[in-house]
Amino acid sequence: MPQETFFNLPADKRNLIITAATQEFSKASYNIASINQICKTSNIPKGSFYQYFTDKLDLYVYIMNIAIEEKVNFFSSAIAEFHTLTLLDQFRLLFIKGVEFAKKHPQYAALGEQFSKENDETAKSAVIKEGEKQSESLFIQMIENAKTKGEIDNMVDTLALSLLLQSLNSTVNRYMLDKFGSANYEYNQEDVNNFVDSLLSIVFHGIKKRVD
Amino acid sequence: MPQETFFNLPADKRNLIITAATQEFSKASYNIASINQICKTSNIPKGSFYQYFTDKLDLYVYIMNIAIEEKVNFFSSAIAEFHTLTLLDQFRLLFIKGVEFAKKHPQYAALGEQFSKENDETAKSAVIKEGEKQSESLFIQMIENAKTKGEIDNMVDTLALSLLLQSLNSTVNRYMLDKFGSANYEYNQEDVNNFVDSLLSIVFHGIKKRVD
DNA sequence: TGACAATGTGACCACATGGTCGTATAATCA
DNA sequence: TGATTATACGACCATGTGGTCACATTGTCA
Repeated sequence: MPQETFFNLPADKRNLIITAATQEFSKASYNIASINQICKTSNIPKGSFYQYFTDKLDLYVYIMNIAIEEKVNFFSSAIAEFHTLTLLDQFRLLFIKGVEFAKKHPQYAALGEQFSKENDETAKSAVIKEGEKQSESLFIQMIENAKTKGEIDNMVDTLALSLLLQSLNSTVNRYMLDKFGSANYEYNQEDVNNFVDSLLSIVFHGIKKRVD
Repeated sequence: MPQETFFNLPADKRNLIITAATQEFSKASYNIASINQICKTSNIPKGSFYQYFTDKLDLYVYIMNIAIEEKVNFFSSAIAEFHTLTLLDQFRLLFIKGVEFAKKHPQYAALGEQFSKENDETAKSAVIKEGEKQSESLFIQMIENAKTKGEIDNMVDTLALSLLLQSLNSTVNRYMLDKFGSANYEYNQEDVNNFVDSLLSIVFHGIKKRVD
C-alpha cells in the first residue's frame, strides 16, 4: 500500500502518477517497466516517488488492484442476475461483458493481458496473494449447477469444460483486441454478439453433422 | 546466423553454449535473459561469445529456430498420415503429439511457452520473419476439408472453430505442463488420452443434454 | 515572527546490462 | 624457425536500473 503522503497529494497529481504507472505496466513486464520512466512521464522527482511508495512492487500491486477492483465492479451487476439465466446465457453474458470491459477500459484490459504473461514470481504472487483461482471455481460451480438442473449432459467432464471455457474467454478478448485493437473501438455490438454466439453454439451443440 | 567460428567449435563446447542459451531464454523473456549469465553457465568469455554471435538477437533467433525445427520434425510424421484420418482423429493426434513433444523436449516446449509471451517486437518478428500463421491456416484448411466431406455441420463458423481449437491446443499443453510439470514426467499416456478425449468430445458432440 | 515538522528534490550509489577492443595465445604455412 | 593469421580473453565502456540521502522548501502552530 502507498504511504499516507501519496493519498494527501492533490487528486490531479495522484491521478497523473496512476495514469503513468498504468501505461508503463501495461506496455512492459514488471522487471522491464521502469520507475525512471514513470517519474519522467508524470513529472515527479525520483525522491518524491519513494516518499509515496516503498518500492516498485508496492506501486505494481497498487496499480493492479485498481484494475482488479474496476473489473470486479464492472462484472458484479452481471453476476447478480446469474441465477435467472441458463448456462448458455450466463456464458454469453460473461463473454460479452468481457469484451465490453476491454472496450470501456482498454488500459486495464492491457494491464490484465500483461499480467497473464508475467514471469516474475514475486510480482505475480504479490498481486494474487489470496482469492486467486476465483474464476476457475466460479466456472466449475456454474457447470455443476447446470448439471444438476439437467441443462447439460452429465457425461461432460466438468474440469475439461471449465478449462475450455476459460481459455475460450481469454481467447475472445485477445481476438477482439487484435482485430479491433486500440485504434478502432467502433466495432458494433452485433459483430461481437455474433462471434460469441458462434463459439458458444459450437460448445453447446457440437460440430458434428446432425443426422435428422 | 552465428559466425563461422561458432560452427568450427568442438561439438561439446558448441552444445554447451546452446544448452545454456536455451535454458536462459526459456526462463526469461528476451530482454531479461542475460548474455552474461549465458557466458557464465557455459564458461565462455564475453569476448569469445561476440566472436560467435553478432548480437543477442542473433543468438535468440538461432536458438528459437533450433526449437522450431525440432518441433516440425516431430510433427511431420503425424501430419503425413492426416489424409487417412477423420477430423476428430486428426485433432486427437495433434493434441496428443503436442503433449508428447512437451514431454520429450521440455526445454523446447518451455522456449515456445516463453516466446508466446514475448513482448519485444523486434525479437518476435526476427523469429517469425515469414511463414507465420501457418498453424492458423492449417486448422482452417482441416476444417474446410471436413465440411466438404460432410464430417461436420456446415452451420459451424470456420473461423470461430479454428480459433477455439488453437486456444484449446495451447491450453492443453499449458495445463499438462502445470499439472505434471518438470518434476514429474511419469504421468501415463492413458491420462492424457482421456483428457484430450474429454475436450474433443465436448467440441464434437456439444454439452447439451440429449433428448433421446 | 520563530521553531519544528512534513515534503520536495535531484545528485548519487552499487550493480547489471549489451557490446567493444587491445592484447595474449594458438594454429598455420613458408 | 619465423611470420602471419585466426581465435581466446577479460578489462573496460556507456547506459540504465532500483533505491538512498542530505539538503532545500514549504506548511503549521504558538
